[in-house]
Amino acid sequence: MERKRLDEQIASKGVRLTAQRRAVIASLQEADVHLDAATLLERARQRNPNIDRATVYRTLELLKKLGLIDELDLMHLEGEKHYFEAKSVRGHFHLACFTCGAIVEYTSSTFEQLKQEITSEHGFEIQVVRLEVGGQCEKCRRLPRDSQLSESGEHTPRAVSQKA
Amino acid sequence: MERKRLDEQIASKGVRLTAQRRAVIASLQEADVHLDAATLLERARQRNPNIDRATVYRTLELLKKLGLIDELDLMHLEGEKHYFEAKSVRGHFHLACFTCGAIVEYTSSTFEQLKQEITSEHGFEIQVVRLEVGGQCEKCRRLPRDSQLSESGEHTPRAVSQKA
DNA sequence: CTTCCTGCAAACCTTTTGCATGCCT
DNA sequence: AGGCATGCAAAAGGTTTGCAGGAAG
Repeated sequence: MERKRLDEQIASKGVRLTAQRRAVIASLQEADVHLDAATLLERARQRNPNIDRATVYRTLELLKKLGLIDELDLMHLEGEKHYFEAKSVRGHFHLACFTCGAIVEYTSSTFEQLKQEITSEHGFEIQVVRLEVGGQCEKCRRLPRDSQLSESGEHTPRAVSQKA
Repeated sequence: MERKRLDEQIASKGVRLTAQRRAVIASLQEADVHLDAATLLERARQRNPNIDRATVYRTLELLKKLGLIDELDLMHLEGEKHYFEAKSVRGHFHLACFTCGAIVEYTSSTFEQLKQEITSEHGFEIQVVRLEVGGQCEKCRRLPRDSQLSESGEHTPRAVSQKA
């Protein structure tokens, strides 16, 4: 999923950043997956070891205020923490598999159409959309129960019970 | 939005309930708006004064496990708490106005179509869908900034800043 | 000189859990 | 007896805030 360059976007708004915030933002930008605040802190510290939790949260707050990132729950698959990603050029949403923990990104013109409808038929000005789907992915549906879990380390099926 | 009768659904599953749980469930069922756990506790206590927080959470957990309620974030308009509602017969989602705090329920055949697509094109078995839209409602868009806030007590615009 | 940023620690809020007790079958 | 439900209090987990010191304009 192609995402917007955060640093450029910020620069174009005339906002100046400190070294710490740049480290946080760069870590977020280059992440291949959706990061939660704790992981983001960890990665930012690889660039700038004395960054504090608070700075991460304050930077995320700034990015939210500028409308440059999305905040996700990912169906609370692993608790109440939030995940962040740079806004993508095209809208997309996430399918979360309760069995294997996989998160799949999904784009659909029907989704775009739905947003269109909300705007035009309801007069609602959309600023943020969060669509998250939980269930069982194709792979897990076809396989005997639990055979997914040990196959790959990239997914962490923390909670099989649905939280929403 | 027409919602399923929780007590009937539960009975039909052969689950027996205690008086406390019935009080919680009845309070949830009759609520006109989406309740968070604290408010639900408050209302349940009007029926049965010595109900504890833990009982409310444990009852909600049961209802989730039975697939009878939906858990919402409502765009974190008022913090991290969750809101609950009996599942409705037809799928619906919520438009949250960051300005006046109004929550509008929305149904759309395009939404149904989108779910259809996810299932058929992606082989994903949907168990839970959460679609939440944040922005500015028609009324607020037309009015000068902030003139909504004092007009009505039914909406509580705790956070104008978007959290997602 | 003023403003904003920072780390640190403490506070906050919602949700979860351990435990001893009690109810119901 | 056995199993589940309950209240209470404490813990957990993520996020926010007060504060004093610093850097930058």
